[in-house]
Amino acid sequence: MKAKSKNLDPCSLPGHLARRVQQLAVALFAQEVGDIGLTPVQYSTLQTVCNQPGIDQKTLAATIGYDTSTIAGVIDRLEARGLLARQVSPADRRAKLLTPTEEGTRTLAAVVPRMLQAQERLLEP
Amino acid sequence: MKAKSKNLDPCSLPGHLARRVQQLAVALFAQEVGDIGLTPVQYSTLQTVCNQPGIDQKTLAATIGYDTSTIAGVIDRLEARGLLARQVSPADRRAKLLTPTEEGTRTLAAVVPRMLQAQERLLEP
DNA sequence: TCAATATTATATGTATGCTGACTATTTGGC
DNA sequence: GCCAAATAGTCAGCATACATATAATATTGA
Repeated sequence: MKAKSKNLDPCSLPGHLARRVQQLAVALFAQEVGDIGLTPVQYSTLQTVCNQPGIDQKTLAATIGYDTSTIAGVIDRLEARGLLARQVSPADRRAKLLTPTEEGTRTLAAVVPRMLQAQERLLEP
Repeated sequence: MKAKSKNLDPCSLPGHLARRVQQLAVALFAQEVGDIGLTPVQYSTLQTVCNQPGIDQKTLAATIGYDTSTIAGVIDRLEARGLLARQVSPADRRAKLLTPTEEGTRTLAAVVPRMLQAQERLLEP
């Protein structure tokens, strides 16, 4: 009887399939964008900061669907590479406002066409 | 002009959507199965070892779609909890064969209905 | 046979991702 | 104005994930 083992095979379950799709998406992104050295999350972060300069970390995290704790590390690395800048908000000294640097804007412009290419390839099959 | 910013909005791109689906799947799994303390990857691993006792780590990793380096840590934790056992293969002393313990089999049986519940909830919307 | 090559698992380093605790700051009620 | 509650960011801890390097063992070819 094959039916039982089919039900319990992780590979046939939606949760597992979701993970594999995500895995493929990350791999394609890395293939297209990897040599610039931006990960998918770093791209989403940089793109959002460029779209909304002066956004705070909490709003940014909510926008792209991460928690603030994860985004803090992402921003650390982008800031260390000089792609964006943190600045304490004058209105609320707890909050930090994010703005892209020139280098950040240039990098994003270079990444966009490759990212779109990765998205196309993801949808091909 | 809204069109340009829409194209570049991470939230509308398939790669981002794939990540959000995966994020939801993990969260639902944690809700249903979390109190037993098994993660999705640990479940896939335990299920596969129970289905194919004596499987080696390389084959296991390939079966569920991880690299051997990641799976090593997962097995470390399952072994530490006494849910499965590692054993050097007599045929190839490089390889380690995996077998579930009784506790592992019991735990898997307890998790399966909850896991199926999580899968149902993922497909609801 | 024995040296070159390949393979299995592990170790290391980087980057996510989440939960929960903690600090600094702001705000609301009094 | 003052204090309790809420909020923004950080930090610590755990668990993925992957690339690369390494060690132990197997296999192959001369």
